[in-house]
Amino acid sequence: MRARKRLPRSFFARDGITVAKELLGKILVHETPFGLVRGIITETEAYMGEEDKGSHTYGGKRTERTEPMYHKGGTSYVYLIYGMYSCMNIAAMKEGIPQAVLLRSVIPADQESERIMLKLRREAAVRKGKKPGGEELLKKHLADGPGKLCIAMDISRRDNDIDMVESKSFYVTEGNKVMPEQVREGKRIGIDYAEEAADFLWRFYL
DNA sequence: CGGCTGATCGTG
DNA sequence: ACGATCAGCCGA
Repeated sequence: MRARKRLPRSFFARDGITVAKELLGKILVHETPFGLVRGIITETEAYMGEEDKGSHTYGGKRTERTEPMYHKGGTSYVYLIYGMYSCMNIAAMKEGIPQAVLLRSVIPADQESERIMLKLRREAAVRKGKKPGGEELLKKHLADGPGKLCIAMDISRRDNDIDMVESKSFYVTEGNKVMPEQVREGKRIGIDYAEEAADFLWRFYL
């Protein structure tokens, strides 16, 4: 497997929509107890700062939780949702401008990553006392949602507020080239309360 | 495939 | 109280 170049600060120091689109096809890398997992990013959403009614920072809500969104582009923002799942975001723009990209789904970049993701997903299911579940079904939905992505790549609040441009264990690299016409767009998910912003086409997927 | 439901806890 | 959700279960 050839070494891929890591994404530099300049990649993340752009507006959230651009970063959300450009992250498609890139590879999210994280060190886990079972080794390095690598996931090809296939779905993202842009959250566009204090004016965005769908964003945690709407209205300038700068709190301890949302603080990483205000940090420089390339900073991770991991939060707990519904009391049991983590959601992984990467801040865009520069210090003080709270735009971010929610990573909604990845597919394993190689066989070893698939093995690790399967192991982590199964482990989590056992912890929750879920039934074993079919191997095929689990593979099909390995990391196709923000919560599942975090379980499959062992991402939790420990990984919050990390500079992914500098970190040795949590970063994003180049991937295979993605043509603009491969990028689909749609409404963001799960923000019905966001009024007109709920209809903005700020969700991107392959 | 689509709709419904219970689970579970840090944040403000 | 309330989520940027998930998995299981049901019916079509």
